[in-house]
Amino acid sequence: METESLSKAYDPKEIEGKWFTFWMENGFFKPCLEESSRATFSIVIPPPNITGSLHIGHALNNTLQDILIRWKRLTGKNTLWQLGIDHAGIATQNVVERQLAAEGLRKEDLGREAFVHRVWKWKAESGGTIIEQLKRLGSSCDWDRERFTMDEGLSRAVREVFVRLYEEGLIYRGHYMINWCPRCQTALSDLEVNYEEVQGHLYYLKYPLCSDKSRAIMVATTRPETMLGDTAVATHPEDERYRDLVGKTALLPLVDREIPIIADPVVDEKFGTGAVKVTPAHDFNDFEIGKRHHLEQIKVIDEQGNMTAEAGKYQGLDRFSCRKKVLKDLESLGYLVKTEDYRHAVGHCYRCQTPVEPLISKQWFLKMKPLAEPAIEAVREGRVRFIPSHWENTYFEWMNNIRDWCLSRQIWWGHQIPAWYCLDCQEITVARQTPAACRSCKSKNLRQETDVLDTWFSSALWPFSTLGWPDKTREMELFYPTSVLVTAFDILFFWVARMIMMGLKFTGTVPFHDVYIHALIRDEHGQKMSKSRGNVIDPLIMMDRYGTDPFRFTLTALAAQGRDICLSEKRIEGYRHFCNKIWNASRFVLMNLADFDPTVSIAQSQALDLADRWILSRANSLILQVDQALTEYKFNDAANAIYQFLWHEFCDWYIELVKNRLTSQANSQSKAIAQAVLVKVLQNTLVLLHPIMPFITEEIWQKLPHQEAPAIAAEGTGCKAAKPAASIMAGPWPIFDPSLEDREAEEKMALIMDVIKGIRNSRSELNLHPGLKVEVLIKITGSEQRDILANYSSYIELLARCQGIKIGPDIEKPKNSVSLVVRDMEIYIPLQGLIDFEEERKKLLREISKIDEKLIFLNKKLANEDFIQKAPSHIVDKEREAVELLTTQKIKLQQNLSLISSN
RNA sequence: GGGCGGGUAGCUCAGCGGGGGAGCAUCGGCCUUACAAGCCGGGGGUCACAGGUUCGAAUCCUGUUCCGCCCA
Repeated sequence: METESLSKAYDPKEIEGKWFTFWMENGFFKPCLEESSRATFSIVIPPPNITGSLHIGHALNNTLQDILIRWKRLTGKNTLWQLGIDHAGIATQNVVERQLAAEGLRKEDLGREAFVHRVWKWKAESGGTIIEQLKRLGSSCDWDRERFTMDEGLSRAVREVFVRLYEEGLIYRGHYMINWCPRCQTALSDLEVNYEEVQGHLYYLKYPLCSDKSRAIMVATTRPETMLGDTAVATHPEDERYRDLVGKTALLPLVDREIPIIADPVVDEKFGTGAVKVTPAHDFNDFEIGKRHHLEQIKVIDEQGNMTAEAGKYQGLDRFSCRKKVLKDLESLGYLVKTEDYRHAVGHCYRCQTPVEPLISKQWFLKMKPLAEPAIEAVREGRVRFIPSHWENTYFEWMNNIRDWCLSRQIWWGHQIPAWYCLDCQEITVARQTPAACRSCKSKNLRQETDVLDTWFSSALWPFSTLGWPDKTREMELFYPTSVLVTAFDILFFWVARMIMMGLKFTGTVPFHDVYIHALIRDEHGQKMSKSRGNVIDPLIMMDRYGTDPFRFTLTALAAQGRDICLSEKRIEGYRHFCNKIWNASRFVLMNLADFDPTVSIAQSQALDLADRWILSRANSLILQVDQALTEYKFNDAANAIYQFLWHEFCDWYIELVKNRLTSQANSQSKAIAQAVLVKVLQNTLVLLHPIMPFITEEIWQKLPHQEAPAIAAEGTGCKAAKPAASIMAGPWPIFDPSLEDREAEEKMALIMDVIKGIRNSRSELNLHPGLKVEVLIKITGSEQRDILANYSSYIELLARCQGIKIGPDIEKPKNSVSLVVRDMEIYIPLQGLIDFEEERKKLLREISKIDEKLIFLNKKLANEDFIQKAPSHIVDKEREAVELLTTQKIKLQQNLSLISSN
């Protein structure tokens, strides 16, 4: 049989790219819509922003999804990985606005229509960067199904949902306090505000009483400029200090407004002086207090963050200059009593980091409670499962305290709210299609709401809108609900919770069964990666430098549940070495297949050598390990199991053990079997590894001889094709077979390996040159073990570098030999003139004392009546056996010691 | 203020009731014909601290402490 060869060294550049094209051209990534019988598996991608480029978080997120989808595809599932991108309202608008600014323009100069047109143009040109980068990563999504949150279908879904929610009364419009970003010029939802600790000040102001100017009430505040809009001072109803003042009025300094002193239970007596100023138009708590006490709302800060006419002489100042001016004036008039340093959390816009301003504004809201309840139930009942499960707590916590969602944004890029105001009767018409006339007065004098929806509104519909909803599509039928959502915890509320709510509301079912929440990636010292810190690891650079496969493997091996990942470039380099190891092992296998006969059967073959049986058993058990690990989303376990097997079992032991058989002319059957086992084990392991490292496994697989026709292959449809292209992607995925477990072979090999390791250890301690072949005598009484070692003495000769092994119960220790104890055997290595007996004596004493320590511990344990009675019997037995073995070993070591002493 | 997660080898982390493992780093020996991006071997840990439960605790419980994150 013709065999192929591999180039001398692993070079990822040569093999990546070409296979991706091959997979694409052959339609391997596509689902099959015609077939109904096959089980399905589907994932919707967390849509990356059009403004984004691939960062390390995307790389991890998509690697894990790709592992799952490739794995399920290999096991024969009809798979769909739905691709798409998000229009990212504010972020995208900011990008294009910055471009305009560079041309000296503002978006108002263009007007809404031209501006939106320009954003679309920008999207067409550079909006898809990240999508191309995902290909580089090897992502096996169906690339022909890319969706966009603003495309026609998804926009239709958005309108449908908006209209239904409005008709049910869940969407409403009203004047409430919202978070406002003075830079982005839009309302934000609660979630879009990041609270950051800042070092600020607590200012103590005194407001004189109207009834008695000699008395005053003192309040503490972090935002003195808002005092211009104060309409009350509040204290706690139980607070003795202020009880007599409640009901009186104070005179607001600088403004000379008479404001009431009231009592409200939300006031914290321990904060500041226990009396707080109340600014109902600029603080969430104060807004609530204001409503309870029917206080006037005086807006002193406008949408630009500047002071309004209500601020009197401060009008036109921005909020921060105004603070300075107000403080100066208060101080000069004696109203500023003291200033303390104070750390407190200030809300910032999550898009531009500008401090947000709480403002009262007319906005569209979605009532969340009725949507949240079934979504809480779904998780409680396990219809949606979080992995790791502790995220459920966070989810419940937020869902139980959910507040209404401010949906409207005062920007231009996004889904314009499908509401029309009648300019004649002021009535609102909400409709799926642009209405011809007002629903109330039939006037044609309509104007559409200019606000757009929060980007996350369309994202919330993603799992079903991408599959064609509200139409009843084949995709919905086959692939909805999706199987799993893979995401990071930072968008648990933004996205995951909202998808569950919307999915339940509009499709009657959960949008996904599992939510796998992976870690955030930090740098090697646990610091968050950020451009300003300069510790960003760029996935594209890593892929260039080390290859995509090592990079993916690194992320996978580090993806332990419930932990952040600290990534260092060193790790990637290390796994690059692993790829090289696989490469060279495969090269070795291919080099030795010159006369390979693919018809040789290794199933149940009596001709199998112990090493063959052992590696086949180990390879079989690896299948189980990988299956289990992936089923439980323990990606790191899967990666490490394969690493361990390939490197430390297949390469370190099996390949070394078959070298003789491959080069020897004597036994052609043994050689043929070794070849067959090498091919079989390598091939199966490559398939197991394929989901994690798709490129190198395909490259090697293609060169290996294989007869098995691909079970599932695809030509344009993902269905079984008439003439399937051969690819590792088509499987089959190896199946764990309990009957292939060969305990006996594993135990025998373990014995042999212990002997080899023991001899190697002694050799190393004696500094013997690896080329030097030593004589070995093994004293062993058990006849079964004796037979094993005798039958496989060639293994020991080969791997422990010795020749002329003598095995028997009556072996005597030769003079001038070192001795070692392995299990219950004694091994002697005669070494005329090479032994330092003093060293040897010390070594034996060291080992005896180690054993003594263990014996003392174990005997104490066994002397304990409680232990004997209460511990499970197999544990007691285990400890007794250990004592027995240790005692035997100790006696042997002592004997050897006395022999040395007599030397 | 409330909640969650974590403190295990020099570093990064597995393990989560039956006397502690991996990768990297380190040290010693090897260019053994797949691989020096390699091979063989070694050293290295009161498993944050203090109590408790248990025959037995890195592992379960309580408290303390430090770090990180989320919510208010």
